[in-house]
Amino acid sequence: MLGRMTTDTPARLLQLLSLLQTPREWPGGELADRLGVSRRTVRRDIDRLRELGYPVEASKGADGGYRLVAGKAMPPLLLDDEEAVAIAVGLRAGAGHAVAGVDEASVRALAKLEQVLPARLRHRVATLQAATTPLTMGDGASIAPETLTVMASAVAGRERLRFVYRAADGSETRRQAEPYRLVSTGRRWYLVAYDLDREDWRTFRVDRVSEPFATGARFAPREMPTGSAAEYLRRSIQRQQETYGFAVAFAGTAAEVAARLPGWLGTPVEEEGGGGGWCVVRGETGDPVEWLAVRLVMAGHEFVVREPAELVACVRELGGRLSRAGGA
Amino acid sequence: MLGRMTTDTPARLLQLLSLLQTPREWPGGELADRLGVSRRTVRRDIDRLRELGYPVEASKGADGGYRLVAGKAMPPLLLDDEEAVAIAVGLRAGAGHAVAGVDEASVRALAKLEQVLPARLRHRVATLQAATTPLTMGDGASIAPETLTVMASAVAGRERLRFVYRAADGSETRRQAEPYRLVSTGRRWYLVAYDLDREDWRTFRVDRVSEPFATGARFAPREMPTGSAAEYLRRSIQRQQETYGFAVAFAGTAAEVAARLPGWLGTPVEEEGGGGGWCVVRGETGDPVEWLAVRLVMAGHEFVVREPAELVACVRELGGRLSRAGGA
DNA sequence: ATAACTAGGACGGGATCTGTCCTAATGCCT
DNA sequence: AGGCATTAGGACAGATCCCGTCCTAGTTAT
Repeated sequence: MLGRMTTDTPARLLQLLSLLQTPREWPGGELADRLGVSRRTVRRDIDRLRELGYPVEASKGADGGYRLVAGKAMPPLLLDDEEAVAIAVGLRAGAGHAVAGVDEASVRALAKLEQVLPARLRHRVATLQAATTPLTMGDGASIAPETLTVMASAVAGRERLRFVYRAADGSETRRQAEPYRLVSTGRRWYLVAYDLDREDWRTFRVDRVSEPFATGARFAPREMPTGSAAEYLRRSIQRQQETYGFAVAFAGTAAEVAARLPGWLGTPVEEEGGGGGWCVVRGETGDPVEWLAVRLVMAGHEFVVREPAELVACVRELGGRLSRAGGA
Repeated sequence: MLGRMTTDTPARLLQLLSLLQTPREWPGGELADRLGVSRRTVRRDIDRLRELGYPVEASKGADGGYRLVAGKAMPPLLLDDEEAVAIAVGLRAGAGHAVAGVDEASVRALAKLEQVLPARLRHRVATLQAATTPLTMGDGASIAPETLTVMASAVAGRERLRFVYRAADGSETRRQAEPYRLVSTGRRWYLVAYDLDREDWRTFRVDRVSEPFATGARFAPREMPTGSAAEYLRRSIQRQQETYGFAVAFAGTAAEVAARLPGWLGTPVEEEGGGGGWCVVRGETGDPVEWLAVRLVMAGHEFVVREPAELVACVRELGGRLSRAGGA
């Protein structure tokens, strides 16, 4: 009877969870060794994890073992340093141009992760981030991930926010606001907040915000003005959003083209009564036209832009530049 | 004295950790309420977390509170459903074309996450993944994230792997192998494994692998052949890798061009004694030339490709296609 | 100054945890 | 078919730990 070792139960459970998250099978004996407890205790711990809702699967028989499988709820993720860095970099890279719907959660996750990311890993993230900078947009309206995470934290923590806002005419003003929600539509981000100086609700374009920081001050949430908050958000943002429709004809059958086209762009439809082997893709987007043009040309099919005029102009310009680059 | 509530200590600690990961401050009283224990116990729990290495910071004074800050080690990440989905989607999007160094960890993290991702979230990930498919490569050498995660799990779990391999000439063969390591260089992924049929070590290009699955069978790791494993890997992959050098002249000063060019492409240098306002970028990459061409044209400066010939041809082709798309 | 919070010591009773037995059932390998 | 290693779980006793209830001290914003 050697008595209990120094490590206490909760720590051991966490360690066990960490071990089980490695994608392999762990025999009870090995776990007992690693955790420094008896085999019986390991069985009890595993029972406990199961009761907590983390489904541990066991294979019986010789070289059986335990392994954590998918269950009803997300168990706590136990990441090593490199994995944490990889996730941070991945999320930051995607923060600017993700899909509608994921991106808010993505920013929340990033904020959560960066809140607890050890200092020694931060510079690694920053370095890699710099190396992986994606192609900058035509209008340079890129958003620093830091800006988003600071804002997300402020929203979640109900803290007042100070920042500099650059209006459409280029003039900059200092603002102080109570951030209410961070939303993204297409590729644009908006902060809905109560502007304390203007004493009214405002919607800010995040790409025009700089130097945001959360003052420690907490605030009690206000009522949104016009009835439903969701409705207000929708209208408030729609007013600011600049989307445009486009129509492009591709050479090829609808099936051929669809196979090479990113799904979110739109679905190609065969042109009625048109000349054989052409189909048309119509859609709407808020992306810069350069971005769209690149997507279209990478599909590998001949195509003709029908609208808008801006896209036609952009396609011509890029085409000319590329042709000249080829020394034609 | 109401006695102890039903929840046991480890569960409570996990719940506490989860609450503290919300980016806000929690007063002790509120935590006590939520956890259903006395305030004193909350203090003790927080002490415990600190001893475990998770630094909980406390603000004293009125409306102070607790909050989890960055410490020495990564605490377990407690994600809600949406955050988990966002991370999965982000990592999968980045899996194909991440930066050297991060990507292996990135795949490990993805494998870890998908191992425990609740079933009801999986289809959401798949749906979003389909929507966010990036521009497909010219040569179609894209890799399904599933392939990578299956392989990563097999490597970590020392499980045998079966898959179909498409050789360079297009012929397909079934393989059975003991996966040793998954490495990525530039944008290419390689699986280093012991081929059980050929009875020798092989390096497989992952983009030529299909239908991989891990048979349950475990194997004992073999010795790598030529001395240092790292050395073998390096040479084995170098043999397969096809990189090429490129040289591109840009109109503009080095500073101007550098500002618009992704950093990993290379650093522009002013041409000696050349005509004013041109600079040259030289680099080496394994990317498909289409990808490179897009990066170059998005920089927004006039440019001329000097080498390689493939890039010149590609630039001409894309330029022609775009010009025709503009109806020129 | 007052209020509200964190920080932590002392104490006792009850719950809990652990190791050591034990038996049963399952699957793999020879 | 038989043997072996594994998971699964009951019973028990003793040491340990945990929790709530007191208490005091220190800090900060109002």
